[in-house]
Amino acid sequence: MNTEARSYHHGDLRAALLQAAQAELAEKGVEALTLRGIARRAGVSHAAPANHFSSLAALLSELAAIAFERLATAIRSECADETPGTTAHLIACAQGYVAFARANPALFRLMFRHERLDPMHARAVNAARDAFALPVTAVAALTGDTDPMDSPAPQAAVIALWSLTHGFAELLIQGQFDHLTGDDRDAWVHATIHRLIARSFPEAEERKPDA
Amino acid sequence: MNTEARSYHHGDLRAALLQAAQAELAEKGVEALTLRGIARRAGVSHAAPANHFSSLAALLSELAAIAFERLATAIRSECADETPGTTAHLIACAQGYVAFARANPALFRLMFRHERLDPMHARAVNAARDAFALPVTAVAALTGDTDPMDSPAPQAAVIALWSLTHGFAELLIQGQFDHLTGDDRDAWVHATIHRLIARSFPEAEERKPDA
DNA sequence: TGTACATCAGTGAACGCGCGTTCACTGATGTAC
DNA sequence: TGTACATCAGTGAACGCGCGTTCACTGATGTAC
Repeated sequence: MNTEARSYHHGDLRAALLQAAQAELAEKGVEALTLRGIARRAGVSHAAPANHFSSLAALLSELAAIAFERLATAIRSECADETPGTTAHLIACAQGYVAFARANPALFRLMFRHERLDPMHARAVNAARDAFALPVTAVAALTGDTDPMDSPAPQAAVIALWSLTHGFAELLIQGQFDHLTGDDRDAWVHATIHRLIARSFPEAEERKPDA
Repeated sequence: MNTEARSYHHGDLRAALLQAAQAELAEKGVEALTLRGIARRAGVSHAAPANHFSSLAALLSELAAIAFERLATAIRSECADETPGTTAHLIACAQGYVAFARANPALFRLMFRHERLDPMHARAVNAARDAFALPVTAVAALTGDTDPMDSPAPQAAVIALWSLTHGFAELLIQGQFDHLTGDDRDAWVHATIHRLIARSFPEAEERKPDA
């Protein structure tokens, strides 16, 4: 990474391993992730990772944590320009979520592959919690509730937003909608998310002049 | 299965292997599925499955096919009592979908784990197609379109129904909502699905007397 | 500035494991006569 | 009904493979004096 001519000591093997893991993931999928493969890709002996990660699960959990942090950043940056409490704001959040999943499908899958992760990994747990707080906040701005999880209807709105967005992202990256997209898949995805959220969360939308 | 005292020839090893695979799946999860493990559970040598399935992927694809057929049956039977074109009908369909996922979480996951399956497996492909046709039919009954996938708005309704239901099922069996359910999880799930679908598909719902 | 030494991080061989696959075999079944 | 024989379905040993883990080692770095 740094000087290309690596000496005996790597310098930042920890970061290099995480990067190698992500590359393996993107190229070969979640199933193919092994410590030896990651070490191989990082150009290091297969025993070296033990100095930085106690297990494959620990390494992948760190990767998942970073992914959740990036997901949260993607959502926040996408909806930064919209006013909280508007349908446009929810749409933007969903666009960020789905854009992340599309850009990093294997990483997105890893984030929910609990059997490959360490459930006690603090950074991953916190990052997931923070990311999942975003739809709650977004719906709170819409309904005016301080905690929309308190009563059934706003809670259903939060679950609807999250389920709809997550389900669409999952099915999309699985290729279930491939036959529906026209030539311009990006545009189709963008327009479809707009329609999905607008039809499920019309209450905050500006009423059209007439039908 | 038949006479308990098995002779050298099994009788119906093919079916026994599928059943053993399902048991392995339910008990140990998708990751743990191996031909040797399935053979072991079926009480047969590890070379025996080769007589019935050309590969692990072929066996799992057959299992996934059966699962898709059962999913379709679950949905159909759940919404058989409701009039197509009503919100109640959509709710019942979603209840069937989610009930299947809850009752068979590992099997449900396998159905979407494409890297473990054979993409050319005819029965699985057909079964998946048939199951996924159900939301299209349900929405068609609602909107009156013969093919709701033809134009954007009804298409969005189909995608919304499927994404919402699928996303909720996924997140639910992952345990993401565990902290929200009260003592009676079944009741919570049932009521939540009702709310989710009713708030996303209110157009066909009988208008309440007053707010 | 130079030397001794502790510590750290990576190496490479070795371990045991479970996997899928192959193969000669063998027990059971069904069919021809 | 009885015998010969082909076919089928399961056995068990063997193969090579990649995995995670361990361990004695060694090269590089940093610190004490």
